[in-house]
Amino acid sequence: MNNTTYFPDTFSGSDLFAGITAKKRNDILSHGNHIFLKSGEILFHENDRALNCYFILDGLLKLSKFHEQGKEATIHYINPGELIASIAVFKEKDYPVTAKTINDTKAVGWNKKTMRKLMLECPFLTINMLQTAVDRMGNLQTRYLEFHTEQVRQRIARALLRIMKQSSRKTTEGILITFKLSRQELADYTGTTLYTVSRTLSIWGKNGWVKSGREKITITDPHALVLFAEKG
Amino acid sequence: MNNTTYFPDTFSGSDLFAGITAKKRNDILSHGNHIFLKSGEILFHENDRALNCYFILDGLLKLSKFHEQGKEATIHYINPGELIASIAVFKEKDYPVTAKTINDTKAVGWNKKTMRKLMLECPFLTINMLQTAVDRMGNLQTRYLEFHTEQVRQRIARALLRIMKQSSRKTTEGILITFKLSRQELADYTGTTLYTVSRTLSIWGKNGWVKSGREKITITDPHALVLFAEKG
DNA sequence: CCTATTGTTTGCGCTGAAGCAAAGACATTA
DNA sequence: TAATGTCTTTGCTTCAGCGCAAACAATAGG
Repeated sequence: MNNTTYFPDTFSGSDLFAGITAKKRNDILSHGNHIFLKSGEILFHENDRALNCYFILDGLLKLSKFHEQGKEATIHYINPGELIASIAVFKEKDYPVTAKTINDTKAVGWNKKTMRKLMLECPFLTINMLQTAVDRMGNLQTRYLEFHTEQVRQRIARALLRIMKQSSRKTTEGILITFKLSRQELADYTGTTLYTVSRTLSIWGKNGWVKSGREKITITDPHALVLFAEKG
Repeated sequence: MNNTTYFPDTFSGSDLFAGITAKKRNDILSHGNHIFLKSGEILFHENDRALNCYFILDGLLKLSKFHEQGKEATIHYINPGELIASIAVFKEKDYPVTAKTINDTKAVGWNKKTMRKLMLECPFLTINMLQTAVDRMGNLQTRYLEFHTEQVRQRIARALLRIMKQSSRKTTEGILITFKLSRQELADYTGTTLYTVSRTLSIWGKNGWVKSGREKITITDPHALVLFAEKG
């Protein structure tokens, strides 16, 4: 396994194994349990006792929080190469979010005791975990500000661009988002409703900015979208 | 200095010096620079290169982000006993927020090199920094969800209760928030406008839930507020 | 004590976005 | 290929909250 296997383009931009030798890295990985999940399965539930943290080897998952009335807010999409649920290394904590796979996913999980032992043996591991947390916090802070300030359509534009950066592929038509993304999912990510997302994509379709079908979005004019995201 | 000096009731509930001997703690503190700021001063600006992280000994400060149009979103209020800007230990990063004092404040600052050295010497320091980051992330995630889901008044109720937990004092009238908190500040914290905050407090005043004056809020019926925060 | 400054209240009108409903498009399975 | 279920679109209605404006209140400074 080379490094690119672990680490494609991600939000956090941080590398769990930075500054750690290949030998030590393999040692760390060998102390965990390998897990395979089908698309749509739950890795852990919000409010369950946090027993394990996980490193994503392959696939894609979504971290989200639910409100009583059932409304969902997507906190992050997680790519291969990222660690999640580092909260599990602390005492008596619950997962603050639910982790659900969007694609078939391979991961490595460590329990609290093992992970703490590894962290004490390997200071860089802890430092890298801190970096991931700090980076992800920065991302959420930015989106939090946008939520305070910007209109729905602007936030949808930003969301599309972020998701594009994370998981997309060039096609003849434009830039295709490489996972199933429904209007509802996009609404949960941007804090709006599926109706508003639908109307927005409809208009942007007419503008030639995007081309969207059932659970599928292609960005045909990224530049226009960037402009709109920044100026409203 | 005993521990209570560092650590009154805070959001994060985490202790930077947990598991660290008093001797080592003093050693860590002695490697930093002591700083004194008057109320209203800026400790660091958003987007400036992050050179130092800080531990707050005394006072109160506000972390916030600004939008181009000048709109401000308050990310966190920070109490004594908390570490901020741990991002400074990483390479080539900028502060993601602005830190402004709300009261006269004493802090200890460490530069990148010093802090990294201390972190490598003392694994628990890094672990505790991670805990702070994780806890603060949880707080922001919760508020992010609330923002997606709840109405303005409900969010204002939650904000008041959170701030009450953090910085308040019992008086004959009720629970007084112990720092200057204007309608505008509360609006920045909850993502609304000073008009809406004013109207809301006005109604709650008539209900007998709060009693508010210029930059001063007393919660006279916390129970009613909790009920409202949870049910809307 | 007066004045300037800064913060607060409240009436009024406007609008962005929610939410329902109903029809249409697409995908999956038998 | 028909049937079923899921996702999407769009018209219509409603309203929470914004933002202006103007009056009012409290504080600080001379």
